[in-house]
Amino acid sequence: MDGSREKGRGQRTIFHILQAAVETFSESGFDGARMDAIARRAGVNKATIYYHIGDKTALYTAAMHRISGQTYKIIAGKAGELASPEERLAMFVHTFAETVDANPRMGPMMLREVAGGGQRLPGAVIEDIAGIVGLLAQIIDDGHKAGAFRRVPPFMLYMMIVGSVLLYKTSAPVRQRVSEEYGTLVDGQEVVSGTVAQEIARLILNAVSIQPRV
Amino acid sequence: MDGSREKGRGQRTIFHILQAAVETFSESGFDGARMDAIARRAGVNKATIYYHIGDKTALYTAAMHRISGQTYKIIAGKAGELASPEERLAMFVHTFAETVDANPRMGPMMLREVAGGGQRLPGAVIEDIAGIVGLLAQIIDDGHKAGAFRRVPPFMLYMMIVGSVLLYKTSAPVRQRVSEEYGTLVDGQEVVSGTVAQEIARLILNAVSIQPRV
Amino acid sequence: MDGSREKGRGQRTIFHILQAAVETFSESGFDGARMDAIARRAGVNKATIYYHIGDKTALYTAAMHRISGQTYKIIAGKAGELASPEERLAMFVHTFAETVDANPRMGPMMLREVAGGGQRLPGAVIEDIAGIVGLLAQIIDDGHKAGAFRRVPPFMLYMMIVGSVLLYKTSAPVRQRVSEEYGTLVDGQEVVSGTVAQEIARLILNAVSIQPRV
Amino acid sequence: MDGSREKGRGQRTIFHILQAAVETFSESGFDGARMDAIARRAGVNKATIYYHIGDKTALYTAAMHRISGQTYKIIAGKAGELASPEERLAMFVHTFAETVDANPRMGPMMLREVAGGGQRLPGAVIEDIAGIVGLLAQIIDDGHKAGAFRRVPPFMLYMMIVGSVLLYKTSAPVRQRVSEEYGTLVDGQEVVSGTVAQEIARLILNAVSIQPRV
DNA sequence: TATGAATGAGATTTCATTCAT
DNA sequence: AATGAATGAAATCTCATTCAT
Repeated sequence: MDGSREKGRGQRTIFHILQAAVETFSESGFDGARMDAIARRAGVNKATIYYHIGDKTALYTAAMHRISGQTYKIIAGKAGELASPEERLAMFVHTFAETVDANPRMGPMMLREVAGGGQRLPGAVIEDIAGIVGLLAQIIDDGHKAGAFRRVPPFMLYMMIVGSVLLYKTSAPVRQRVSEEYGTLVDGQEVVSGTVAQEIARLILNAVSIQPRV
Repeated sequence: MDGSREKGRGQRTIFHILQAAVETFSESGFDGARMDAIARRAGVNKATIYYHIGDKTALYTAAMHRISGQTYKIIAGKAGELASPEERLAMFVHTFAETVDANPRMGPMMLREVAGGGQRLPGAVIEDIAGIVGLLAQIIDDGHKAGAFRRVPPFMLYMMIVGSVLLYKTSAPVRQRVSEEYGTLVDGQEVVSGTVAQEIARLILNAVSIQPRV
Repeated sequence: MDGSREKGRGQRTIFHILQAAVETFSESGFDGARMDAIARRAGVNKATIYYHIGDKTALYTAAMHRISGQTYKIIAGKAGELASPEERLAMFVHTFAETVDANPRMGPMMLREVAGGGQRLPGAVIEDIAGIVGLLAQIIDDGHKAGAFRRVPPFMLYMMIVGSVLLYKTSAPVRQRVSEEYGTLVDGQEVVSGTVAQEIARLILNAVSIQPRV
Repeated sequence: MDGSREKGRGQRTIFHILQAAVETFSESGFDGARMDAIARRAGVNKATIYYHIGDKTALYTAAMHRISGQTYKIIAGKAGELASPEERLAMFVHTFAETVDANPRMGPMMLREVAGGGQRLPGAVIEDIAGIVGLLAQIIDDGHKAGAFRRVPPFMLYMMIVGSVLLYKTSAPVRQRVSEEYGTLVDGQEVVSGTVAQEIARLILNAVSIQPRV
């Protein structure tokens, strides 16, 4: 009727749907997620999802891309700011950890994708990942040329960083259950939330450096 | 009458079912796995699964436990053999990597569990994991007392090892797709399968050591 | 836009489903009834039942309540019309018999519920029954105060009425089979349908009265 | 092995099976009963039922007949003992009530059969019922000739008796739930267990008699 | 006489998707 | 742009029955 104020109604609906999709897929995986649940979470009718976005696969693709795209943009944005490879590597870990912090849905989605052999990874997401690994490869390469870093396969290092960060962040509930069984032995000096990134960055730097800073 | 040949008919059936379950859950996750597919793979009627084991959840539990139990036994079996903490830590990584090699189903199952917050992890599996982390904690502790290792939260180190190994092994298909996009830059010196464990062990030792051996 | 003709599409569907459910549960009992059969009878897809009503138990509850509610309303509607307790008691029996006539599904459903100890009786149905027994108790009480009726436990009387009516109406097929074995002896003067209610009302009045009218 | 002491092993097994069948069918009806449950209750393997008795229908037939046969024998046994029709009618009600007391499984089974139109009633059971109704018809007939009873359709009277007794005995749980809703009004003078038969006998005699004894 | 194991057929329930409005 | 209603296909689970021993 009026229309003028309804200008971006569709856009807002799509936004809500994608948000709900990211949350639901992250919690339950592709097969575990129910279109019903996503619709309810988004506050729209199920048919609306099909109207705006398409079937379940299309929705999944859109949700994944939203996340990987955000991550790539953030990391790439901070990449060029610093000079020394050491600083850039540490920054890489920190930024990645912050991204995961800001987007807690990312971890589970990525882990599931890896577990599934990436069958469902859409091309756009692959490009984002390739971009991120490329940044890391550049850092390592520069560090090697400067005599600071050993030659380390960048993808392996990426997996080490991603694995450490994602698993540590995501595994909080598991860790809690394990602690209940083994008590202090396991987590004698519980890592304080917030310094996790520092701890991991230190380990990674140590792992890679020729003359570690201890 | 004699029965000797029929001694373990049921046992053998159960074995086949669990095997099929491990494979299928590993490939498709809990929600993606179909009881039908598991039954076909095991060469039994669907109802036979329910007769011997129970519903889907019970089957999942049994399958998970079979894997985590095997892993724990293998790692614990090799734990006490060596003296120096460095050697024991390297051995830990190697053994873990070998286990993953021998049991390619383990990675995906664990990653999915972590992604799901371990909701479905049965207590028995938690115990196995706690056992493994306990072994690692002991190694770190000994190393620290001997002045060789820094104090590192054992669970974080465990996640770093597991993340590196699992992700690297599991992500082969993803890596391949990434390589196709970005070429040599990403994986200039492709890690030869088999030395992956060595590479990771070196990185981990470096990361942890006060005086790294380079 | 107009919607007037579609106003009650869902309502009409629900009506058909409940109708089919009443018939099927009445014929076959809860366990004997098939959701498939109910759906076919209602002319809808099985999933539509789940969409509108819920699972088998919910459907059973809804079907039971529809019947007990109707019965209560009819009997309560006629309760206050007459003055003398005798007339009211006779009317009670007649009305009940008419209800059973009009609703031939009621008998079997109630008998099965009683046979099952009422395990599945939903609270709403219990309330309807309690309402009916309450009306009867009032009649007996009034009759007793007027010196016309003996003190009779109302629930027992209710069971006598219900038992007579339901069993007699419902047992037609059994009776037929019995007659074929024993011939005229058993049902020498076969009760003409339609006067059954009168006959039962007379018996009940006789049973309760201090000065029976013969 | 020995065999001599094992003489009646099969008989005892059959006995247990039938017992379990009667209980289970009575509680759950034909469709609700599970062969599994019956076997467990009887303490035998499911296949043993098939070996000794046959399929579910055969088992049901055997269980029903066991009950109806017992009832007929008891009632017939006491039928000829007394002279006056009034005494014989009262005795009929008492004996029937006692039988139901002694065999609490009978009520539900009969009610369900009636509800189901007797589809599953085996011929042998029909004969037992016909025999019982025949006895009652004889009593009424004698009473009528003696000027004591009105002419009452015997099958209707049978239904009244059966209905009253069965429903009242069987409906205990339902009654309890109703009482909880309506309190004292409904069951102000709760019929003391044990005098139920007396109360019903009195009502029935009253109903049938020309000169009731009050 | 009795049983553990196995199964085919079928029951209930779920879910992604479409249709009419 | 959005939805309530409906559904086909398929998934999980059950159960009476049989077979080999």
